[in-house]
Amino acid sequence: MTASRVLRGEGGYSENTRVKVMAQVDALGYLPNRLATVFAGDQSSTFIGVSIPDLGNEVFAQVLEGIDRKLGTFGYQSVLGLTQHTLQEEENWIRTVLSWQPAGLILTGRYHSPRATDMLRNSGIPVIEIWDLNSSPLDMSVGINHFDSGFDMGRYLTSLGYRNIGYVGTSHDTANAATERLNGFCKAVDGAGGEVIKQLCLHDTATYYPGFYGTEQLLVAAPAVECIYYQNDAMAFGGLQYCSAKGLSIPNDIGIAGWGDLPIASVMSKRLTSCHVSHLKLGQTAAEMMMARLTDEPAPNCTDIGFRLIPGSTVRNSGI
Amino acid sequence: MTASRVLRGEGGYSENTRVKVMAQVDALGYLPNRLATVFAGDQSSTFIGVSIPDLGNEVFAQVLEGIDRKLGTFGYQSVLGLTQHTLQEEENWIRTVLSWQPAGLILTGRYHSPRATDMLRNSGIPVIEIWDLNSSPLDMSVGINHFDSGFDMGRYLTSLGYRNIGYVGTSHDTANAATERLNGFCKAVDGAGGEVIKQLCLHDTATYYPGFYGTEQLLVAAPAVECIYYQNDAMAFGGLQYCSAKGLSIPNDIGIAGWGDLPIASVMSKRLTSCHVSHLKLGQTAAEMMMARLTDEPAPNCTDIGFRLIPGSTVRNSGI
DNA sequence: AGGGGTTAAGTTACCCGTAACGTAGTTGTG
DNA sequence: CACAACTACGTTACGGGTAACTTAACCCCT
Repeated sequence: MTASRVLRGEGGYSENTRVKVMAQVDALGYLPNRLATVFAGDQSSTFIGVSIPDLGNEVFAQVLEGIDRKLGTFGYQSVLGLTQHTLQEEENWIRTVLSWQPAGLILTGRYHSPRATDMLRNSGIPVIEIWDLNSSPLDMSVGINHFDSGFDMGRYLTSLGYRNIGYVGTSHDTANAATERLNGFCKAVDGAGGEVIKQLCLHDTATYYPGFYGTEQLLVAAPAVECIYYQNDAMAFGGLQYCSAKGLSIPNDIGIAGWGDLPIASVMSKRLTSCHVSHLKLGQTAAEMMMARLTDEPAPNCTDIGFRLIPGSTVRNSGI
Repeated sequence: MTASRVLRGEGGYSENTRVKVMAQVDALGYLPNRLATVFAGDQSSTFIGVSIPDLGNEVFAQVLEGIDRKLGTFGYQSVLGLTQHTLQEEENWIRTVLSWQPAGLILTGRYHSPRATDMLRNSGIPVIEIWDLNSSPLDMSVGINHFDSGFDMGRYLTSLGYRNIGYVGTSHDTANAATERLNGFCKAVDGAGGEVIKQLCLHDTATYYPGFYGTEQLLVAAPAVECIYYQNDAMAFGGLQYCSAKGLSIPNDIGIAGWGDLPIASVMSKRLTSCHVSHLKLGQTAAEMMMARLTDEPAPNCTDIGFRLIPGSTVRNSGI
């Protein structure tokens, strides 16, 4: 007991005792067992469960980096769960991770299975849903409005005169933010009298090569598209490479627009038309909101990270 | 106690009792507290601590994906630690994560602080050092021989007649695998009578933009380099874009070689000269070795994932 | 000298799941 | 029918840290 007091530095012991205890700690290589503390219910753990769809998609890797780095500065650890875009995986992971008594959970996406939702509500711990901004979250939410982001791009591209527009993305069982962007995009294009031809790569990761072959498939199916909107910049770059390889000039023969303003865009010769989102900041903000909640500081329960359309030069630069 | 037996399905109860217990479980939304089980010492936890330098570098994101996905299939969870390439961060993280009684640790790199090494040795749990192949690991090791991988590229480039060669990479406080590759590379180039001019971007992440500006700095300092070896493909792509922007033809005016065979290489118009390593498999193998050890199955304590030089077409294709 | 206050250190109980053991009640066998 | 063998379920104790409480020793003041 006295040793416990010394290690926690809470006072009530003499200097002489402190020295003796510390000497034993060093001699034995003693490391405290935090499980015991948490188990006894005296304090909550420093685990934060973090679910992420996949790390092959650079945007999620950045979000996770933002979360874990910020949690680390507060002495908290991420317990990772890669859900592979399925609600069942997420549910299984939630059940397991809750059994470890985490201090909180950060989940990607607003959609959860009914059982998952029940568990989350009953858990009694803070839950932050990131990525999709969610005006009526289970508990807290950080992200952007993906529908609006897609809508803005749709409005921008149609304002340049594009009407026959392609979309290349990936498709999973679960509705997700990319679907929301596509919905917003279609609404804007429809509203301007245009049409969106969709090419979805099933169950693939939203990265370079699916962008490449998705573009090939799209252009075979719909050779007349004037412009292609991609799920993200990595896919857009893959598509751009496909078009270049086929001798198509950008933006003269075909326009290219991505999403996310990923690092690769910083070195491309033409500024990629895209939508800037600070993925790192999104993750950091989620971690900060979690910490604020855990220390009972006032915190918003909903934070819009915002986005910014990047006109770029991979689309034509004025109407017609 | 009977409830515990039912939940574990270990037998010794009647069907009638089972039904009553399960009804209560559903009614109460009961979730077991695994902390108690582990704490009591009846079984080990299903945490595996995983330290990774950063996730901005795509190779590490892939390694982590391989680890976590494979661990997940065994019902284990990764507790993440981003060490930002510093031994002190790693040491702090090891101390914390060990206090959670993980079943094992997977660490990136073979270098650890003395205190970290002590803690690892005393922990009594399996420790796998990944990335750098380590013939005398603390416990187990999975990776490739980075020195050899750099050496092979050096030999290949000099075999093509290159002698005045640049290197662009990042630099951190800690010696790491990229340093090993560079050492191997320099040895091969020296051996062939060539010279390596190094351009290190301090404390930056090994991704596109540092490759771009590092190339600019290198070419200002040493305009005569005929060929540049990069820390990885992302940096190589950044450099390639810089060269293209400056009107340098590749490989006629300058040769480009990367490392890692990252996804972006799959869509580049010229096959990037690089070195293929299966990062995902590396992570999966580490997770499999960990699981084998935890279930007392026979497992090698050292696995070489191997690499394969990709000649590519971003370097000249024969001597002189 | 004796009572109240203070400090340092020790004791007890608790957290929850399960191993180990105990105990009814039932079934089977010679 | 007596006794062993088994089944179903109950009881106790334990793990490591700490809150809450107790005890011992000492100090100061009147």
